[in-house]
Amino acid sequence: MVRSPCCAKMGLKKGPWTTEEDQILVAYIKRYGHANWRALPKQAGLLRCGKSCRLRWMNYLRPDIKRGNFTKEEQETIIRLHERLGNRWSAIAAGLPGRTDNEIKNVWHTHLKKLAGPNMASKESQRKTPDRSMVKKKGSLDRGHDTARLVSVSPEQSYSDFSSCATDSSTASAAISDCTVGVKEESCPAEDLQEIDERFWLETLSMDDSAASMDITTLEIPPPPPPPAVTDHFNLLTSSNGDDMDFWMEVLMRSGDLQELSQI
DNA sequence: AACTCACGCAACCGCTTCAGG
DNA sequence: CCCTGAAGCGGTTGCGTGAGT
Repeated sequence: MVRSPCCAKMGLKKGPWTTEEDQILVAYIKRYGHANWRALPKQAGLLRCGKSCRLRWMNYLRPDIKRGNFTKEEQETIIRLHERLGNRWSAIAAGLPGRTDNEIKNVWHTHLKKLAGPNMASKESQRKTPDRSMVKKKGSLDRGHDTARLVSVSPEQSYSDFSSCATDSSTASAAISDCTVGVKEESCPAEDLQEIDERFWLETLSMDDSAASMDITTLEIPPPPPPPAVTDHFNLLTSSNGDDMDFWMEVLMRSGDLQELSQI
């Protein structure tokens, strides 16, 4: 790749993640959540940019990610959704709990594109990514990730419950309305499309019942904690034991807080 | 055994959107 | 209203690995 780095900051590590880095990232998010991706790597003592951390978490480390081969049902779902939504991978991922947009994108390009048939090639080029300017005008709920933003995430929730808010039902339905606008079937009124799409969703996708019945408006979500300060790291170190202590000692050393602490 | 090639996955980059100042 | 920073998305690419020769 001859592109310039996304983060101008030099010294940041790139390339494949090590097990050690994974552990640090997981442990940090488990404890503090991921309210601020930009600040996260520094606070966790990782030599990565926030973007990289987010990607690693979203695509690989999230606890609810389903691993292994795609089932026939999943593949059929992807094909159906792609036919309807085009290359809107995050919207498609919303219909496949436990699967990431990146994974779906890869599977599509390597397997499903062929299975989907020769017509898909032309369809794909027609739809490709719908004009985002059309999507934009519909308001803040248009896009899946916008819905995700509505849910402020507490540490525990971010780890176990909401870490995959892009795959919950609320996001899924938001993604549908998004798609109805984004795909924009010639001159169909948006209201009609929405109705059709919701029915389509209920009929064609086997959604998890609990997820489907979840109402995010009733959830009590405490505000995310403030980022840990140097002293917080130290407190965690002193109040931890065993492996935890090793972990926080390492975090302190990596983030340079140890030297800073010695001056306090 | 050595080499080549194709495939699949993980990660990166640029762009877009949105929220807040 | 404009500007800026942060987050998220989709396209693209690099690299590891296994199959074939």
